[in-house]
Amino acid sequence: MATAAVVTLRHVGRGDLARKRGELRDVIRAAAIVEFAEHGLRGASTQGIADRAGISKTKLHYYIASKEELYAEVLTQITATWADLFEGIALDNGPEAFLSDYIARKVRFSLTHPAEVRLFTGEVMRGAPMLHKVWAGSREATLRASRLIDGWADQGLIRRVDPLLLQFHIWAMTEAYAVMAVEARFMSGVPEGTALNEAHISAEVTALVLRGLRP
Amino acid sequence: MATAAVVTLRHVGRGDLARKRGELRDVIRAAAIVEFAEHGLRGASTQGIADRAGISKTKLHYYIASKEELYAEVLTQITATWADLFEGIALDNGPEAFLSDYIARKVRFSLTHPAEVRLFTGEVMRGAPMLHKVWAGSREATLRASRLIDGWADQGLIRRVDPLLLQFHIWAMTEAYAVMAVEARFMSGVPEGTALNEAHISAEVTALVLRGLRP
Amino acid sequence: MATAAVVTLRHVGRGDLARKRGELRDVIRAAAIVEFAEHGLRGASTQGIADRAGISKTKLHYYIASKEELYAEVLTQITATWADLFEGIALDNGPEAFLSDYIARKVRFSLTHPAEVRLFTGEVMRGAPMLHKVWAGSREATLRASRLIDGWADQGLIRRVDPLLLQFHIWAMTEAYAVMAVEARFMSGVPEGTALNEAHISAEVTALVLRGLRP
Amino acid sequence: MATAAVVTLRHVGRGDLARKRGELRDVIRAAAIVEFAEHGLRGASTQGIADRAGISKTKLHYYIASKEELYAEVLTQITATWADLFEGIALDNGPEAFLSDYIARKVRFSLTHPAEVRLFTGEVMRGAPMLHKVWAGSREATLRASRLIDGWADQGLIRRVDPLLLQFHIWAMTEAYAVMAVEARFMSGVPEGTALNEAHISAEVTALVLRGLRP
DNA sequence: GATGAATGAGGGTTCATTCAT
DNA sequence: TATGAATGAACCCTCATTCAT
Repeated sequence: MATAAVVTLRHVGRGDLARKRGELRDVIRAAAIVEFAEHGLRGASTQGIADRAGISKTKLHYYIASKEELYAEVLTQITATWADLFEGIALDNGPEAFLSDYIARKVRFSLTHPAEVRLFTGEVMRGAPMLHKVWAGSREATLRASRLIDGWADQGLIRRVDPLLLQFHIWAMTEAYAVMAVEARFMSGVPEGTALNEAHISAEVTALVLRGLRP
Repeated sequence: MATAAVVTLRHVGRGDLARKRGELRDVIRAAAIVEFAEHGLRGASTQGIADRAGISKTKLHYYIASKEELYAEVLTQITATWADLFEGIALDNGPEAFLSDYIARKVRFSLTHPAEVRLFTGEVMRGAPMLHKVWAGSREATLRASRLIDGWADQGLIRRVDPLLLQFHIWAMTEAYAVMAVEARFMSGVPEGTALNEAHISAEVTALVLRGLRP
Repeated sequence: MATAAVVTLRHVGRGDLARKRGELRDVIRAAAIVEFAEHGLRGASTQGIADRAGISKTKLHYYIASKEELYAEVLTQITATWADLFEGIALDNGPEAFLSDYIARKVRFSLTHPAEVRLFTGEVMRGAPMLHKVWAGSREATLRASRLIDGWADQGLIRRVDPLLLQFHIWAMTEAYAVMAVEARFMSGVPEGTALNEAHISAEVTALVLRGLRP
Repeated sequence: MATAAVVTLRHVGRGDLARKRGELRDVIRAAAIVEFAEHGLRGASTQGIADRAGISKTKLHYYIASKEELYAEVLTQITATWADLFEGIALDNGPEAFLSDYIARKVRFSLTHPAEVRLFTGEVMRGAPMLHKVWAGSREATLRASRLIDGWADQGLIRRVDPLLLQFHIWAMTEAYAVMAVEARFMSGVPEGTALNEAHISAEVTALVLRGLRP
């Protein structure tokens, strides 16, 4: 159904073997993300991953320990990328600056890395059996953000809201453009090859949130 | 077929055969929804469905034609239930009445039928291979809603927004309480057996949306 | 592939139950012959037989003891019909009269009862595991015919031949018009609905045999 | 592919891998021919084929794509072998030379490759669902042979006959020694291990045909 | 390091038959 | 007599993984 995009190495050059090996693992990871995103852990097949990576199934199994281990690895990687996403974001210029930036980054990530977002969403839908290990740190960050939001309310910069639910809502809206991309495209008539309008989406979400938070 | 929400076997009693057969199909459908929601079409196993339904795999296959057909059936059923959800909602009392009601219904459905919502979300994530047949009608309704929203803006009842994106955002936020229920529970410390606070969630989402739409 | 011709009772009338039951068995036998002829004992399905008989699989199994037993029954029946075929044939008017008649009867039977002939041929191809019980009598008749043929040679009416092989050859040629009917039709351009030309076939086979036997 | 008659594994020895693989496919093909000949496409089981080949069912499925594909392959192979059978036969030494040779070759093939002949016959009995693709060329050859026979009649070398039916009759008689081998053995008292008398059979068929064609 | 061959477990599904009414 | 429901065995085939070179 979906065209199996073969992920190829840009070019290998005269690099040393170790690096070559590392790059092949990158290719495999990229292929795995797409396959896992589309079919989940159980529905994904190592054959499918191998095909997308452009290698044989035997070769794939030479590079990975097992399907589960590969899944865990890409999941961890996605979680790390997720955290990196907010590197350097300004926390102390008030809610407007922060939320505009935060939402824009999330929307951009959803539009540029839909498979990662879908894979993550799928894992959570399944009950997040592998994520509980990773979530400890994530929870920290979430609570920190909650305190930030409460602080804004204390200062009268925004109205008082449930800070946790606010975060859920922002996540939901922005991630929807990865999770529900097909539906969004279908309903809005944007064909499959064409990108969704990132600026427009960011603006609409930001407006809804910022105005929705006015005291 | 359209109205029947998914039910678990209430009681078999001294029922007549026809009803018994119908009820077993209901049990199977309920089991299938959970299995499909957790693993997708490809990852779901008929053995898993049979186990959840408490019957043998052979018996399951006596009641269904194939895994695909069962999947299509529950998907169609969910779509129909979805549409029925908004039966009798008041369209002409202005945005506040409508949106409050609409959001409340969506939140309630997500909290009471999380598996259905997850199954639907999974299907869309996978590219909606089976949904395109059903979406024609759904698109109609979406466009109708868009005109309603635009009308409110014309009357100055709300500010001008992209009506399609507004709908996506409401869907995203409300469905998140099914899709991301585990994450929500984990982050907010609500244990797995306990229900999420429906009234609170409805109020928060409604407030964000209504205030976010103020002219 | 082949159109499953449903074998229906001519009409049941106000007959007593026993007769009705007997007639249903006839219908089943007829259906079984077609199914067994097309797929052999192992490849035939009771569902296929039931479909061809126009009854449910359960009902079929109510009337038969097992697939094997039904197979044995129709096989026995065919063998009996086979023997009846030569009732009243004149043995003492010389080879020409006898062989003309014999060949004509065999050709006619092949053209009017191809399924029976195919079923029999299939059984023999398989090694005739069920036929050995029936063949004792058949062998008697074959040996009797051999003596008849040898007698003609003794009288100088025909040249001396291996009488057993002569019988094989006649069987092979005449039965081919049932066994290989599709090939015959294809090669000669006769479409599937149209009957093969019985008189022509009989004449050609008879001529070959009678002339081939001239002293 | 065309010339290779079915072989049983002669000896594996210290052979290279490619040849080993090729030989295993040969073993599988030989096993498949026997199983298909005995039970037809539907009645044949991959377990049965695997057993006859002396390998596990899983291993069998590693070497074949599907039961259907294997059936098609052996059928094609048989058809090709069939055609090769008449390589180098002399067409221009008159009917006697040609037919003697032709019949002898057919009889020999039936006696040495009975399973192949039975498989082919079974396919035709079942309506030849897979053969129609291959028969186009076969028909050509048949028509060519018909013209040859007509030519002999034109020259007065044989009497005028239906050339197509003559071919059917020769096929029928010669192939009968594969199709009906069990019956032939039973009736003539030749036990199962012993070979039928090829020279005698060839002579009897040839005599019947040549004399039967005398002007 | 790399790869064709192999495999035990399990996948979905059909089968002839029996059960229960 | 008749029939829906049920079932254990078997069906063809794929799976993730390991073996052997």
